[in-house]
Amino acid sequence: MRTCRGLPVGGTSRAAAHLSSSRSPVMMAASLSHKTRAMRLSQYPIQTTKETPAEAEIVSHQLMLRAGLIRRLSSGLYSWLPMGLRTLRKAEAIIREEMNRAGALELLMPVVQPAELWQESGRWKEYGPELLRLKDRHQRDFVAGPTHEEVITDIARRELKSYRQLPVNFYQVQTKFRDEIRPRFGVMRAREFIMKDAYSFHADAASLEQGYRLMHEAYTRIFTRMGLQFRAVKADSGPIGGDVSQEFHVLAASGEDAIVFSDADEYAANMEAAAALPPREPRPAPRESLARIATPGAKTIEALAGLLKIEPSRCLKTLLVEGEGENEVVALLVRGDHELNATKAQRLPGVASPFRMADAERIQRATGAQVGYIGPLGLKCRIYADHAALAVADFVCGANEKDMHLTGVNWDRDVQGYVAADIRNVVEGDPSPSGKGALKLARGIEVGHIFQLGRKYSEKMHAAVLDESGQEVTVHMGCYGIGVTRVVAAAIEQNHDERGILWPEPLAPFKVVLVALGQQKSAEVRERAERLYAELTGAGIEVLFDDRDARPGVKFADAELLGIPHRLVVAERGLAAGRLEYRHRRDSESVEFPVDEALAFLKDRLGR
RNA sequence: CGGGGCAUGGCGCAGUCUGGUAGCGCAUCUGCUUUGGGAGCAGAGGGUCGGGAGUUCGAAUCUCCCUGCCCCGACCA
Repeated sequence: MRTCRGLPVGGTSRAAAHLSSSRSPVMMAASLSHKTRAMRLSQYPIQTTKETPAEAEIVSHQLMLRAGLIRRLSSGLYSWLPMGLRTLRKAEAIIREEMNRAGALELLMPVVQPAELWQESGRWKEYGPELLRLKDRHQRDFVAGPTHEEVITDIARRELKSYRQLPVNFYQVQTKFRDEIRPRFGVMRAREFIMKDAYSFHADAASLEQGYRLMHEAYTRIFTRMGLQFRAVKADSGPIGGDVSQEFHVLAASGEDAIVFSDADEYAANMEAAAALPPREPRPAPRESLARIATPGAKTIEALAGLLKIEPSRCLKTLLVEGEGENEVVALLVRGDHELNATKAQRLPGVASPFRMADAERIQRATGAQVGYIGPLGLKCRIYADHAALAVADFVCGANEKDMHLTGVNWDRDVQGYVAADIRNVVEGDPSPSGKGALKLARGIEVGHIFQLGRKYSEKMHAAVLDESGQEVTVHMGCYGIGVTRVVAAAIEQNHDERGILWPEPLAPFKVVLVALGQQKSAEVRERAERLYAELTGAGIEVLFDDRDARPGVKFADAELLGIPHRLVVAERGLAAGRLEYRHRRDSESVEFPVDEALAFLKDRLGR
């Protein structure tokens, strides 16, 4: 008996058998809880709220708090209450099934990792304050893992010796910690979160590509099964050339990321990676002559265009960024109505990495002017001009003197020594880089990212196997992440109405909510509801039984807030006519059907 | 990191300017009534007013320090 807490299997099942003879609903619920198939709301201690907590900004965060799925412990740290955890587990289960189906092997790595591994990979220095560093009692350095490339590569170099063991894909579902500058939106951008991360190892690049494609397919199945509208988009490949990377975005207006896609084919990319094609039409011939004009106070394109009564697209913005050398700057020119794309700019020769705008002092030194009046004429630094900017004739730009601009400026005639480059964000309507159709913009929530890492970590950490000829070859790696906690929030962001959550059925904490109305008064309602609860539960259906002594309005409102897909109502009114009432969460009308057909009726509707 | 704001019962807030010993709604508990869309009445419990120091006869309120949280910004020319 003294070990009863350590006997989860034998202990509980015997207890359950004993308890099942009891009539106590508490004990019933307890005996069922380890199967998590059913739950009585009268035994569920968490409450929903009518009022929206002040801290929540976006819909998913508000609804998750109101429905009692999560509670905030501290900035960026959340507890998952039972109802929320059920959904989280649903998401995990789907991910596990599809990862396993794709041949990946689950393992589990520590959250806390020794600093040595991170020093070895170089990321101890590269990673900024986002990396939470810890010391143990011996003053040894550790990190709270924001990701697990180092640990998995360490495992790989110890366990993998032969090409015959490849390819292999290890994955885990594990808590990560990233000390975000600004956690927000609840679990959408939390500091601690759950991620499924997978890492594949290959003998050569061709095998890596194949493994990558396999993961692409698995991710597509995962998000499809979750009932989400999503898109895989090309992502920025970063400073490591040749590597391939794609992000999976759940489409939602509140998404933090801009994604673009062609309206005519499969092309899709995030804003950083979307290429802007050079305009087809050649630049018109110069018609105006160069002139200096006074433009007092016109420090912005908007003000300048307004003052001169011209389109912003006739003005060119000159942006100064820090160069690689000491005190060097680089000038970047984009059309007045376009935005600079920092990711693209950072890749240009001569531009400092990480990318930084030049400060006022450097600008003064390089141009003799201040922000708002900078132009390319007479600059003694590298000049990059965006393709679209190069297509403008007779443009307006800063004169490198306060309150002065130049008009009638023309490339080659007035400005030389520039290099053409793609350095702007695409805009809606730009031609697709795929050559087909025009680009459209949308907002997305990044829930997955797949990446062909190549040999970045395996080289530094010496993960190698022997090939057929006995030669040592450095392994190729891929890595593949899914933000599990974020997926749950994203699902709500995409599926809700003014009354609450509209769970896609595969993620719903329960499939069916059984609402008993007036059971305190009516023995018939009470008995019928109990029988239905037992019948549906026995048939393996996940049922949330609202057996509370509450008014109908309260029960309906909670059922809708919680977003349970199927609602069954047992009430005196219907029973008198031998009928039950059914409504799907997405329907606006209820339908009635004979009492005895409940199971068949529901089975027909489940999973539709 | 810079700027702004907030901190009063579980949640949402008022009270702070003008100092006098804490209040409203929701939630919770009890009783009665009510029961198809977040009930009504009557009663009850619950707050070191974020923490510390100070000013004062007296501080939620004024002053200073600290802490926590929220929002905005960090691609602007």
